[in-house]
Amino acid sequence: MALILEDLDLWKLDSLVAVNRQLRLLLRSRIIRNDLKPDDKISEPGLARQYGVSRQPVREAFITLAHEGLVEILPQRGTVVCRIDYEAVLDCRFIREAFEADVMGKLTSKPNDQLVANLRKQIRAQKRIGRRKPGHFMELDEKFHRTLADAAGLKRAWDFIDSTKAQMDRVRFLSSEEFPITRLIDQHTQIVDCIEQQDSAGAEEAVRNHLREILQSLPKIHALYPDHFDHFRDTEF
Amino acid sequence: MALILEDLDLWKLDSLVAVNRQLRLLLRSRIIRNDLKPDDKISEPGLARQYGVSRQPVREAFITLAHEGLVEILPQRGTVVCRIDYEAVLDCRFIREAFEADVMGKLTSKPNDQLVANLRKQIRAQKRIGRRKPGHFMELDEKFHRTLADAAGLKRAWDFIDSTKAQMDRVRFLSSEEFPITRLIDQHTQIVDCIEQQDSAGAEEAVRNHLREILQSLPKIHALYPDHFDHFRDTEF
DNA sequence: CTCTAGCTACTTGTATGGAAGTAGGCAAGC
DNA sequence: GCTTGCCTACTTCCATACAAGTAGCTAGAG
Repeated sequence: MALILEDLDLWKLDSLVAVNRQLRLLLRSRIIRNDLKPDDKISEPGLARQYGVSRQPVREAFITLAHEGLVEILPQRGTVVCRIDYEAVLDCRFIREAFEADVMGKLTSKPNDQLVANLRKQIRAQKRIGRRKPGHFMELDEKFHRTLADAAGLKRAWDFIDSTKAQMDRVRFLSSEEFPITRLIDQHTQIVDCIEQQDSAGAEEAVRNHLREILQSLPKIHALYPDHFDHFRDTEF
Repeated sequence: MALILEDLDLWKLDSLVAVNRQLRLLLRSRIIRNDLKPDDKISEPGLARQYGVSRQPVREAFITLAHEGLVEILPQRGTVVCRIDYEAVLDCRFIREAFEADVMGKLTSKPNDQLVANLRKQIRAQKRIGRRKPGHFMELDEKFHRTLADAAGLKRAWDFIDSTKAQMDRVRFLSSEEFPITRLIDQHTQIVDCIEQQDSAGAEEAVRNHLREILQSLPKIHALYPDHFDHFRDTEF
């Protein structure tokens, strides 16, 4: 997620920072937050007028977003916001599960009291804030998992995972109201317990179960927003 | 790897395809194949003149390459070819190991004679061609692993993995002469054997061992080409 | 009414000019 | 000798103009 801007309406361009970069972050946030919806047509001159800049930076933002699979550029025809790639979401989740399972193996190989304390503190914050603002839980969850990767000395690895998560983040935003927050927090607790006890197998199973939650909500979201997805593949496990 | 162009010198621009895209692939190949070396300065007008196009497409290619971590754009200062990110290589390898280990779990859950036959055929080709042209073994190896992911129904997942492999591919190109090809092929055989026998644990261990080979060669490559790398982190496992 | 040809209004792709900023050389002043 | 200030040559960044291709509408022919 890294950078999902908030208060999109209030956002104004800062002349000190490259417009190119600002537009890239802004448009990505608008797509993930479902402000720009699938199949919406967006054009370089259109957005250029809207933000009072030239076509050039807008175009460069489009190219980057196309590379991330968020928009599709059809030469001489236009640019549209991509539908959520159902298969990509599943595959991305698969990679995450495999990765984080192995992360558990590294974290349980030696004790790390400081990490455990940090994680428990985060969980308390999740319980406190998660109830009131479900939208903010997503950020806290993100931070929790990033902390795990960092502690394993895999900071760069998480950046890679992060860059492929755009599609999954769109789903998570759509389903932010549906989050079984209480259960997710319990799973976080379970993970930390296993880490503390250096229970490798337990931690791995816990994190796998945790990351399979989205498999429960994904079909529901698909049913609620069928037009937001492209294909539907019913075989996974 | 997807698209690493060959015969870079013979490459001429095709007016039918977007110059933007052609330059992106061309420059990426030149970097991975060590034609453009780390710390080389490249500039928009320079390459524009070299290829007889305007600065615009060159610039767009730069932006994409920067996003892949192959070049670094320093505003108003210039653009340089990045050194190989040692930590990124290690982390990328870690993700690959985790991913492919889980792929083994899926592949051994049910028999797949067709897949096994396909893989054995590929291994025969590896033995045949690998000896003569070590450079080509890289492509065959790539194909082998892609086949595994495809068979597990994780085509998109491999695309993600692939997009993060640029740094690792640079290492592999530098070390293509050093490849212990015979051992790698033996490991391929071992993997296929385990898949055929639906030996989940065995397949997982085999593929993990296989993907840890680069940990052996990486320090050697670093010693041979110290200027090609940036940082050196000596703690991994 | 149906179909087709052409025109118009869009789109993205490329080229080019200028704005802003940086690095380095070089000379004047201390 | 050392520092300071300017000046030049470079870079990336943004704006604008033009080229080329596409979709859709409209008018005319059958």
